[in-house]
Amino acid sequence: MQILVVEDDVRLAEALTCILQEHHYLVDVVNDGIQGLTYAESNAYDIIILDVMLPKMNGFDIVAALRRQKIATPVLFLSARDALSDKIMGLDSGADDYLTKPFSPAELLARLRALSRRQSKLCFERLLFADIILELETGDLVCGTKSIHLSFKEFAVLKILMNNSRQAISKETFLAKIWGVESSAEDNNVEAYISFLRKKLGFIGSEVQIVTLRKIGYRMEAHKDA
Amino acid sequence: MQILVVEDDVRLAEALTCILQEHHYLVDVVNDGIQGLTYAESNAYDIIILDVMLPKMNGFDIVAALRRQKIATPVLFLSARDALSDKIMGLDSGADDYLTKPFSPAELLARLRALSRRQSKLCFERLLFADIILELETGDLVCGTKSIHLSFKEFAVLKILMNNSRQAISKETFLAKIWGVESSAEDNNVEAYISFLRKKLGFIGSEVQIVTLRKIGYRMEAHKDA
DNA sequence: ACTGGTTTTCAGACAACTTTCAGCCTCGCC
DNA sequence: GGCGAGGCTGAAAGTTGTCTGAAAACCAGT
Repeated sequence: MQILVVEDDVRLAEALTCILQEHHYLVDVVNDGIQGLTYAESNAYDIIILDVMLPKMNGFDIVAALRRQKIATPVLFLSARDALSDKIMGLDSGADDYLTKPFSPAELLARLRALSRRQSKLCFERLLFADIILELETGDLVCGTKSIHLSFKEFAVLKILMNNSRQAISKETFLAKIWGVESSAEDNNVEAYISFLRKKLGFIGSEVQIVTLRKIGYRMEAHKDA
Repeated sequence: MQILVVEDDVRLAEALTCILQEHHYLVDVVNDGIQGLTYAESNAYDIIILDVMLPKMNGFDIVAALRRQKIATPVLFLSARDALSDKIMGLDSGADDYLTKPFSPAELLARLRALSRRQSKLCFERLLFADIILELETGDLVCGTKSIHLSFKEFAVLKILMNNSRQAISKETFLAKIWGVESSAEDNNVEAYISFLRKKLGFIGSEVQIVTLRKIGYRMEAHKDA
């Protein structure tokens, strides 16, 4: 679970990092708004924790910019300002939650859990799409009576596809979410895994297809007929 | 936007209904936990506002029961209890937000907007003109039941036409916006793509025509007749 | 060090897209 | 009607993006 923290108060940023890492989140921290936006635009994070008052670019504008680019990463605002109008502006700018400083770590963690739960569609043990089942525990891909094991990366790719089954996902998104922002992996890595997955989908006889949208990305579709 | 309110304090329930209706939500109110669960199980609501302390069945148990049935309707808890442990328990039982009484109607409304926004993130963007739809996400051109994929450049040309459907667009404008100012592309490139587009518009049986304005440019028009 | 599964890398084949060109058509003007 | 500039379009050639098999590199467990 990748979290981006954008917070200019270095003391607080460190404390947050510490708390989050203790709870097994992977944390990236940046200290100003422009960097925050740049990192967030990689679309590699599951949640963004955003201070409202930031150097260079404020939190509201960051969220607005992300949403304009259709990056839907859940955002939790942190703010010293308790004023009602700030809360409302924060939530209406596209954030998902708003917590005022000082806050209790326990509440922050609970709210993060609530946000991440919503992402994973509340089905902890398996994902469904058309005639296939992805077992999240074992990493097995099942269709009817047939089933086949997926490697870790295959699993990660298919999970992203199934969690966003109506949308096109770009190679850059896969790279950011699976290989990491800093990685040197190239488009062909994603292509290779798409190819592996198509072969396995064929092997278990599923009607599901991963369609290519040239220069855009990939999307899952169910093709009923043979 | 359908909201279910489960609240045993009749005075508060009425006030809530009133506020929500003023903001054009459709509201159903019930006064105890069992009824709340029954109504929620219909899966007909976009959001559920749930008091924690309820007769017959408490809020935590209602959410847990819903989630067990894979009903993912967002839940906002209302509670008189400000205690941290209650908030955490509420959020971890599967709720999406937690507000303590007394609360400000404005904040409640903002939090409802945040919850409902997240639901409808599937609103793909599209451009409309006469009987055609241009899917911005996938680059598909749709008319009635027929649809056809556009290449990147075809898409770019049509998008400019549809964004300025009343004006004439010059070839120079297309060249500058699509091929770039420095490019060596010539007028014939634009002509070629206009030709491709006309063929595809014909193929999907649209009434839309791209008309030529000699020495000026192109413009879209809808010609009702066959 | 060996093994088996996983991941990365590479190159050739392939398909889709783009450009180019030539011949034809159309319009407005003389 | 004849002419020329501007516009259209089919076909071919050129370019780019994607797919996939095979090999190499990697890695954990034995």
